[in-house]
Amino acid sequence: MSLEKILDEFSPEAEALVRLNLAISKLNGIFLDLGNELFRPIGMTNARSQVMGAIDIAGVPLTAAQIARNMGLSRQSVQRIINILVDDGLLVLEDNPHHKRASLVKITAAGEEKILQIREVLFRWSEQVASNFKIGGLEQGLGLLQSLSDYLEQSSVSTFNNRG
Amino acid sequence: MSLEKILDEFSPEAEALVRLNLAISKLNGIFLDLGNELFRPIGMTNARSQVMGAIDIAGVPLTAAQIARNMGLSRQSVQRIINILVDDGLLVLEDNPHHKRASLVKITAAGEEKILQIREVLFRWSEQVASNFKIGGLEQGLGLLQSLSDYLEQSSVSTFNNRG
DNA sequence: GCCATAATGACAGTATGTTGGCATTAGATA
DNA sequence: TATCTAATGCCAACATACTGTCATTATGGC
Repeated sequence: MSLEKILDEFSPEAEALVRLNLAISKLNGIFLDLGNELFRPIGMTNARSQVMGAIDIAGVPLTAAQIARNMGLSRQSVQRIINILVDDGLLVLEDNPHHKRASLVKITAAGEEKILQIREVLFRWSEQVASNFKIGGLEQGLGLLQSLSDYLEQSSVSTFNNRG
Repeated sequence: MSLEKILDEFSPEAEALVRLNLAISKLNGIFLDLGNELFRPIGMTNARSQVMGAIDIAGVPLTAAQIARNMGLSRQSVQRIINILVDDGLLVLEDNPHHKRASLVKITAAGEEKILQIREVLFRWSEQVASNFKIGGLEQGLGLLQSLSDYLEQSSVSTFNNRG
C-alpha cells in the first residue's frame, strides 16, 4: 500500500498536515546531523550550542528551569546539558539571592568565546546555503510553521503542563 | 543579547534559514509529543507507528536495512524498533531466499489490525486540526520544506553515506 | 574458484530527550 | 505561625537515535 493510497480518503488539508509532519521529522533529522557536523570542529554539539544560545539571548542570568521553559524543553534535559557545560568551563553556577537551591547560570569568559565561534559557524553555514538555495517564500513558509507551532502548542496545552 | 541582535549581520535569506531551523526543531518536538500522546491509547509510540507505516507503504516484505534506507534513518535504529515490534507480535521475520542473514520483515495479522488503528488515529487528528487551523499555503510550505530537504540532503551527501 | 569489498545483524557505548520519585526550598494561605 | 502547595535540583530509568566493532554472508573482479 502506497502513501498516496493511505491518504486517499483524507481531505486535502489533512493530507497536507500529515505530509508536513513527515517532512518536518525528516528535515529535523537533517538539521540535527548537519548541526552536529558543523559544531564538531569547535567541540560542540547541536543541543549544547542551543543551550548556550538560549542563555546568551536571555541576556541576564537565569535558572536552569527558566532556561528550559524558554526553550520548550523539559527541566531535566536542560539541567543535564548545563551540568556538562559547567564541567566544560563554559558556564558557572552562581548563588541565587532569591532561591537557595535554584542557582543562576552564567556564561564564563570561555563561554563567551565559544558563543562567538557558534555564531561564526552559523553565519558561514547559513550564508553559504542561502547563496545556493534560492527559493522564494522562505519567509512565508517560516510564518506558516510558526503559526502552526503556536496553534498546536495552544490547542494541546494540557500536554505541555507537566514537564518535570 | 537578543536573537534579533545575533542575526543582525546576517542576510535576510540566511536569517530566515536560521529561524527556519529553530522553527522546525520546535515543531518537531511538538509533533513528537503529540504523536506519542495520540498513539498511546493503541499501545504505540511515534517511532514504532512510523516503522509500521513504512513497512505497510512498501507493500512487499523488505529487510531491516532496506526499511532504514527508505526512512532515512540508520540501520541500527530501525533494527531495534523492528525487534521490539517482533516481540510484540506485530511483525515476523521470514527467511530470505536471497540472503541467509538478512531476513524479510512481514506484517502479522495483529500488525495489520494495528495499522488500521494507526490510520484511524492519524485520520481523526489531521481532520480535526485541518478543520480548525485554516491557513492557506500549506501545500506551498510543504513544497518548500521538501525542496530544502532535498537540497540539504544532496549537498551533504558525504554526511549521509556512512550510516551503519 | 579466490579474494577483496560491501552488506547485514548483534552488541556495546554515547547523545539527547522524557518521565517519575525524592528531598529541599519558596511562597501562599489559613 | 503553621501548613500546604509549587518549584527546584538530583537520581534513576526509559525511548529514540547515532556510531563503532565484530562475525557472517553476498557479490564482483581476477
